[in-house]
Amino acid sequence: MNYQIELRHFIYFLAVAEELHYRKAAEKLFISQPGLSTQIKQMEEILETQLFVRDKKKVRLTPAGEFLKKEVEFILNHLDQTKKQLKLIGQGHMGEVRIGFLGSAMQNVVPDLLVGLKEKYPLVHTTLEELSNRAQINAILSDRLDLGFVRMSRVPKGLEVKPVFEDTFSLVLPQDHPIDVMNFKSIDQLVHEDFILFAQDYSPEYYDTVLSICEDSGFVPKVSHKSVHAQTIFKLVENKLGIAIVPTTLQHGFQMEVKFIEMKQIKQRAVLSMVWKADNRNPALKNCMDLLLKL
Amino acid sequence: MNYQIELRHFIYFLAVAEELHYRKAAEKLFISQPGLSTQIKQMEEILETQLFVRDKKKVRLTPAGEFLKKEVEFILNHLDQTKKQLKLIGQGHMGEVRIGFLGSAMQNVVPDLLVGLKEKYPLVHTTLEELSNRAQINAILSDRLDLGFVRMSRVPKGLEVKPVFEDTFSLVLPQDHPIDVMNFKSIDQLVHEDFILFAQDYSPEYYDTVLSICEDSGFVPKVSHKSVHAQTIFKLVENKLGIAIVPTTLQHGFQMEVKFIEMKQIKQRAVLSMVWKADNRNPALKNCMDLLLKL
DNA sequence: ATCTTTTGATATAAAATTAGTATTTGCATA
DNA sequence: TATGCAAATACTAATTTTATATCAAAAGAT
Repeated sequence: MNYQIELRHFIYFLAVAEELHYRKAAEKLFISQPGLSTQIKQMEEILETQLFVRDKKKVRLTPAGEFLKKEVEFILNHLDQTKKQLKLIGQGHMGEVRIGFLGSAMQNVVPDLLVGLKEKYPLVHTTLEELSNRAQINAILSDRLDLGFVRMSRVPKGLEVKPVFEDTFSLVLPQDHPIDVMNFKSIDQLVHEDFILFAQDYSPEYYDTVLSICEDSGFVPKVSHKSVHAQTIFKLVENKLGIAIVPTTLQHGFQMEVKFIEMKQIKQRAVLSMVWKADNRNPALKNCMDLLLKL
Repeated sequence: MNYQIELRHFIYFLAVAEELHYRKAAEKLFISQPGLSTQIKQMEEILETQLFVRDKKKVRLTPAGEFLKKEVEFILNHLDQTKKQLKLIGQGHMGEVRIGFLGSAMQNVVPDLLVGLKEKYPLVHTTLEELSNRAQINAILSDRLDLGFVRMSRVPKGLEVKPVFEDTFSLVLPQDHPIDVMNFKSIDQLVHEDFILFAQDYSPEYYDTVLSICEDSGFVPKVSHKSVHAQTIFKLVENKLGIAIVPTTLQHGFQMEVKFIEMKQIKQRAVLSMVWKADNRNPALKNCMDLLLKL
């Protein structure tokens, strides 16, 4: 009496609307003709609207039937599309990965990841946001970010962390500074220089590491400026307001009148790590991380 | 084993997705909880995609589930609409157009449209709803409205917008205010008055425009009250709590002890636009718009 | 820690619904 | 009038959904 319309009705209806012939439509659907008849009749009762006119050996659509045919085609089409997309999302081949990163990760790791993702999973969307270490951790904890690239080794409970790139440190000096690659021996040649570093609260571990580099040479650096942008730091060095110590890969990607001296001999390394939430359920993230570990 | 998805699955799924609680969802659906469990499980098997995560007493949607929820909402909504229209067509009506409007559109454009529709398409049914700009946009995006009358020029992707009426602005003053049509020169005669405006989030563009009118005369108005009803604004003016600037056509249709001074000389205009979804499938909407463009 | 309550899952039985077979009705036409 | 074809109807069989009873796991209370 009081049934509901189901997708089955639509599929049957569409077959009849296309064939305009019950027996042929039934054959196409691999069901019996009487079964089809009753289903269409039931459908008309549920919708309280006549869909077909059967007179004089001919089956035709009513105006309402014509309208419904167009709608049903649209709905079934849309549904098909949805089912396909749904499966892709479930397998992580489609969807969105929200990535945060430190500016200094933009030189190699992050671009490589993005290129690899685009190639292997062209339907996975990425959003990028440059954030401090702390801001990334907070965003991941509160599910506003799926993956972060940070310079820190200890992270809050519930998060996981894994190093993805290790970099040496380089001295950054003005172009005409007396020290160069040839005569540089040890960092204590620069005891009396002003140092320009990334701000402590932007990347605490970086800051501590640089301090420990100096400490190993027996001095405490005089830090005159701090910034959160590599661009700014290089600009200050260029204008002889001090010297800097930064991860070596930062020497690419900036056009500046400064020289880099890589300090391979010191033991400290600038470690870039990826961080994510242990219980993140985004299937696209898993693929993303698998890819990263192969790079 | 090899079943088909049916609409029933969608309805059940939506209930669980909304409640995130099987028992409550089952109650809402008037079925038993075990029945619901098995149906959802079957659905996940058919779609070969996990839709919910059930861990530690909590039911949550997977990303695929989130996606499906949005799609299902759209599909069921669309279906509902289709069923209604189908019935109207079956009864010899041509369909239904659901119209939203700002209160200030009720003075000319909307009534004209309705009269014209009744005359030319007597079988087209209309429903009317007074809503804010934002509420109209949301309703159109989610297919709860076919056509909106708003005061905004930029709309989200997927919507189309077209100006239908341009109106000058008028000052609204208490009946016994010293300024009148004869001695009014420029709005800066009213620098020291309190202004009563439509609320910013009811119609952001109106608000900005009024501010720009004042700015052109070199002052920032002191806004003492905000309202979403013209009625309220006029009442406040009548009681000398301030003055207002509104689209000129609002002077008709209200019985108030206030006077209007039309400011023809200022360049700003209150533009009323119609908005609709680019891919709206309602056949009656097309007729409706054709008519509008002739008014 | 133990007991109670709450939540979702499973097994099995029952109810409801769909689909099939046999048959009838209606209409055109030879 | 007889024949052929298409759709509808009656009835039965098969399938599928839903409910009852019950369980296991986890959270909360005492």
